Amino acid sequence: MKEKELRRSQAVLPIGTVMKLTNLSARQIRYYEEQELVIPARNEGNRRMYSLNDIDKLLEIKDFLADGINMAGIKRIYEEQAEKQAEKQAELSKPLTDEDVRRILRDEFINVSRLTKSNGYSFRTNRNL
Amino acid sequence: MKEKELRRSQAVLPIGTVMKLTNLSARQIRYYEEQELVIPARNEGNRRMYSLNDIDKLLEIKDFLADGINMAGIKRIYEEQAEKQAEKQAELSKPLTDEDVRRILRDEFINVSRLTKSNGYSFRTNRNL
DNA sequence: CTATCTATGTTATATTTTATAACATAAATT
DNA sequence: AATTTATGTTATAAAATATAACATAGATAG
Repeated sequence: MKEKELRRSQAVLPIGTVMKLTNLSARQIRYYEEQELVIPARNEGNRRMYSLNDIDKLLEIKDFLADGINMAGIKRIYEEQAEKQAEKQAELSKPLTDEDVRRILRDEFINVSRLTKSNGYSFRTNRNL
Repeated sequence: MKEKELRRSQAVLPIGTVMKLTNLSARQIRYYEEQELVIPARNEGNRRMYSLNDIDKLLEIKDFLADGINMAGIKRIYEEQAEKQAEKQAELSKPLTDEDVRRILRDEFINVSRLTKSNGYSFRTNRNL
């Protein structure tokens, strides 16, 4: 899914297109940017360029507003989302626990023993790996 | 997949974006249009608006040209493709053969008999459907 | 109830992007 | 050698966008 994500995050749409796709006014779109909710890329000429992900987020904001949630509320929602994302990310890049290490080593040895099952080599053979 | 097709054929990209995504010059893109290879939509202000499908086609044209095929050759390729598409379409909208009708009717009756299997109703029950 | 704030509209001005069209040209074709 | 093809370049006009300021209905606070 890496490539799809890339496509979805490519800033290729000018604000006029975004207005049509979202039915938001330029004023609204720029205001949400001012509120730091959707910050588009800029091209060489300083024109805002939006990605499909930006479109999704704008539509989401529109829904939140229609539900009576105000800017402050929407900001909070995204802050919390960002936190959760950060946690998940931290989890992924956290160093291995001793438990993890033991499990992984055990699995390693299982594989090795499979490879060396009937060739007469013992586990000691793998000290150099 | 209907929705995906729709998205891919939505004309949302201005020529500047297309230039970047394809590495073609505006001159080239417009020339291929003049040659009736890729005819973009126009917005209210007469600006060309391209779809993802248009991008694909432009990249394809670029490849053909790199392979030494000239405009005439490329046009021919697309004409043939269009023919094949038309045939396929014709096949789909062709009226049913007698054979088709018999098969469909048989299947209908199988379903009906399933529904009425153990409720004492005979086939005649379904005359009103 | 009045004052303030929020979210958005409107207008003006400057800059960027695009459209069209004409002229130019290297490379391929005739 | 003349013509055609595919593309570059330049000029001009129109459209889209950026920024910023002023305006305001409705919500919120004092």
